Amino acid sequence: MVQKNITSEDVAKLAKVSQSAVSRTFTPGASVSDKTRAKVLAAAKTLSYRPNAIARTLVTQQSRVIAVVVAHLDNPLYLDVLESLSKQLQQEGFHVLLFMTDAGDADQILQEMLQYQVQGVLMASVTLSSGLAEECAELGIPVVLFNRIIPGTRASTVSSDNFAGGQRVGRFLLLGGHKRIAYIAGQEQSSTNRDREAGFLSALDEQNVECWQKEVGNYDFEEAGNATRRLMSGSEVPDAIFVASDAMAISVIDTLRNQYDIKISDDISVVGYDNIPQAAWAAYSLTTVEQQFSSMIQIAVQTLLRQIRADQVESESYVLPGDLVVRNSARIPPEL
Amino acid sequence: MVQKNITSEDVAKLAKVSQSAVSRTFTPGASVSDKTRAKVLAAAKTLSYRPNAIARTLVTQQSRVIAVVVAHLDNPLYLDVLESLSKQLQQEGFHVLLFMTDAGDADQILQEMLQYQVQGVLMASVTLSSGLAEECAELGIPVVLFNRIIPGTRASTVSSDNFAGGQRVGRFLLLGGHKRIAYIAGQEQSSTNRDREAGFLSALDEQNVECWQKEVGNYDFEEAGNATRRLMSGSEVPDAIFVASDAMAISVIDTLRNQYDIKISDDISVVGYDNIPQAAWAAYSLTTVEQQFSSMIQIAVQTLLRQIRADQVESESYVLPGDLVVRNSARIPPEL
DNA sequence: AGTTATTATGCATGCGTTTGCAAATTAGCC
DNA sequence: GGCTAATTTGCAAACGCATGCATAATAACT
Repeated sequence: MVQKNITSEDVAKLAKVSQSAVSRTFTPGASVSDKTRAKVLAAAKTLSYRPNAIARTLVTQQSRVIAVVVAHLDNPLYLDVLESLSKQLQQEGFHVLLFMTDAGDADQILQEMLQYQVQGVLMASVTLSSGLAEECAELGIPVVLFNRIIPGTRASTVSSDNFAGGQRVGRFLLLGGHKRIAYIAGQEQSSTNRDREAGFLSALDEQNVECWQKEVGNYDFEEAGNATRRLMSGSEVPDAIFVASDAMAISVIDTLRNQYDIKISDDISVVGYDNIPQAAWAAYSLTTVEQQFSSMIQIAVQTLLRQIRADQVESESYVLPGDLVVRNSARIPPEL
Repeated sequence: MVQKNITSEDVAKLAKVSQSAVSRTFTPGASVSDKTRAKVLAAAKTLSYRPNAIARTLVTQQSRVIAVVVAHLDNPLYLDVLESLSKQLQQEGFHVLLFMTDAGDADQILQEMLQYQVQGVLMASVTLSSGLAEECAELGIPVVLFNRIIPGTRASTVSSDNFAGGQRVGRFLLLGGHKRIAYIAGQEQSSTNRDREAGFLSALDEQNVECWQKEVGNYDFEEAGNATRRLMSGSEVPDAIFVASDAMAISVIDTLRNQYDIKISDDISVVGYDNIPQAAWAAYSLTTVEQQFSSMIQIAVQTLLRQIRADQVESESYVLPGDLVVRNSARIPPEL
């Protein structure tokens, strides 16, 4: 019932040429006369022949496939990241083998990807063991990490300057005259969170201010609400909260408004991180730090493709600044 | 500099066995003695050998790859869809080749996928020509569509009952006593929009009510705001708006509140569609229709895998009901 | 120990391409 | 037309693996 695969041989037979001729017509830049090319294309059309990319990969050693690994939990913007990524790669004739994970079990996943002879790896919010990173380098497979770092390997990194971003928020809140500045963390072990927190604390430290209270929200909507309630449970409450992601910040604002009848920015200032689309929604008007995702993606793709084409992997590192987007969820310092 | 690929032959040589023995140790269920298997595994480990899935595919004709095509524009929930999809397929030993597109140029993309010998195709919010759908069937490649239908082919479909959903919204708004009910459409040519609209209109028709005004928002945040302004530009304004997606509905609410000082549900009722996470946010509390995405995905994956395993493609069709989630963005009929 | 039934192993072929090489064709030139 | 140079073409050998078949080794019984 299912038709047998039609191969270049079949086309060759119909077109009365050699199999090589068929192969050459489908290989850009190969040497074929217009006459035979026409014959081949005609035959291919009537048989609805499609070259077998698997067989081609086997001989050329070029799968034209890039593995992409993303952990969802971190950021709702990753759909846009994926979209931009896949479109750019498609444009360059590459394809995306997608893996999603929520844990750090990236190593096992990577083993699977490598079996498919991927030519490059792009990981967003996922880390892999430095051993495997180095193994990829040995194999000539470039690895680019999005917002993560693997020190001591040839894996490349594209990230936003989370430290500077956190610092900027800290200074902004201090300038706004806040006295009890709290922090709601994302996943504590993630490098994004660590850097944002470190930058934030360093800014406070410049003015000899201490973080008033810290809670953990794990980049989760629900948990951020719980963290907020913990912040509000004492006799004193914060007058500003830096939240490690916009998604959590929105949860914080909802909680403050509905359960504590707080006026955002009048009573308590809230600053987020990421500048997701919802941050601009009128109901939130969230002051936040913008990550230049689209630039980051472009750089990531370019880096990957450059290394693939040059056939040499090396550690490149790009850190993009994150601008503070000032809206109305946090008191605006008078001097601005 | 780059090490040569290590093959089963290399492992065989080191383990002092035949290449077949190596192949068999990595083929579940093949006949190998424990002794040789141990030798092979040891050798494989020291060489850090990984079977070449490409070569395997070439001979077994089983790529264990599923192509997934999604159009982003339709729904922000597709990140969850992708996640669930990829995890389920991974669990079954399949992998996802991802393609993202925004247009209906799925046909060309499909050509590329087929070159990679994918064993199944899953499309979300994308249609492909019935000709190609039939060609896939000829090739023994099952195609499952998510929220789309290709009539007259062997492509399968998993969708939510958009007609019934729209109908439910229409009845709900009528029961609420609304007199001027407007509709903001998604992409007019999309089957989701068509069905939602048709169901909605049929409900109004039951009571001999006509849709007060219709505007098009193309599933876009910005355009939905514009559509809202058009609805509000006349001497009379609507007292209820059915919006074809939650993302647009949120834009509508923002616009009504900030530009027209409308009290949602007191002055104008708004009902959305999808039940995205933000719909539950306190600031919106959006009444909407829930699509059972997780069930839909599960069914889609099961359908695909079943057909692949049975090695026969046929047209299956699953329509899941969508429940109305009543929140506070629309007046609640007294009798409820 | 001898015989048969069972399990392991190796050999060799094929999967559908690309590509170096040599032969054959065509074009270019006097 | 004759000769050389350039272009086309076909042949055949990989690419790395799975697998049918024949043979070898082992196990199971008398």
